[in-house]
Amino acid sequence: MSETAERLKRNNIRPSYARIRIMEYLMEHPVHPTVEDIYQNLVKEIPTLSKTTVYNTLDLFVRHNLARVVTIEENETRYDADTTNHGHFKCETCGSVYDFTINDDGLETKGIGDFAVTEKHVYFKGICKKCLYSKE
Amino acid sequence: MSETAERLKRNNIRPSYARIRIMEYLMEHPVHPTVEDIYQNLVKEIPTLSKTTVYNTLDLFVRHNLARVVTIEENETRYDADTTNHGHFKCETCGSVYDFTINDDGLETKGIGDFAVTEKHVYFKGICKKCLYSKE
DNA sequence: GTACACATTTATAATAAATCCAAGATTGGA
DNA sequence: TCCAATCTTGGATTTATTATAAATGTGTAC
Repeated sequence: MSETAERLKRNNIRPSYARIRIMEYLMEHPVHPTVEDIYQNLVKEIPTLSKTTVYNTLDLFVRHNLARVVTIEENETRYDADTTNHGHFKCETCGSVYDFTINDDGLETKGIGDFAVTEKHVYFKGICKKCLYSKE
Repeated sequence: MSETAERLKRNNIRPSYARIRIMEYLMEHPVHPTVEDIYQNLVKEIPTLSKTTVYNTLDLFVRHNLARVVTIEENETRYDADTTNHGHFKCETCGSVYDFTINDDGLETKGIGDFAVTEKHVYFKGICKKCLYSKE
């Protein structure tokens, strides 16, 4: 059994072929793909794949903490197999989304003192190095 | 001329009635309303208002830095007239979105050293005080 | 191995947000 | 007042997501 299959099993997810391939796709393409991206690429090798399955499977992964939703002011939901706490940077010129590591120990927050925080999301926008140097 | 109208003018936006009322609504309702919220409430007093106008106007405000898009893993875009740097906390129990002040001086970021950052967004999810104490 | 119960996947249709577009209304300046 | 530019409108489209019900696949007891 593949490593991915084992991993799904350990997380109480039956390792169907679609689920294995979707998880592998997520891990092999850490560019925060959309449902459409995943569907278009996997349907080539799984012609019967339906988009609903991609939606269901990604929701399942998120519920089991094997993936995260990445939202950066876009109407299309993106997914990320990296569930550790990290930030995202979106280049407004080329559209790429980069990961960056964050250490939020020093982040002061006032106003939500007694709130129970379960998820922290940080995203920046701007222009990436590549686009900065290739400007005109 | 109203204060809001002056403000729009200063930002090179022609202060039409729709624009003034949308900006006022945003400022009077700092709960990060959606386009639907704004439209449903303003159409009562401006019966001819169209949703497209709300979309156009909000886009205009964002481009002129008079409003910001707030995205917290929802399919509906929310808007905020507060353009200063602050965080958002979404309670997963009651759905409310709270503002909180952040001081990101202490936020370490590795991996985007030479990137030009124009916007920083921080949002947390969890359970707010009110819901925590009213639990069962 | 077969049969059965249950889980998964599929296709289609429904819903809802956002965008497009062309026509009509409004505005500011000559 | 008139004109040109800008703004607004309403309806039609596009696109993402969800719901539903039928079909298919899978694991287990026999």
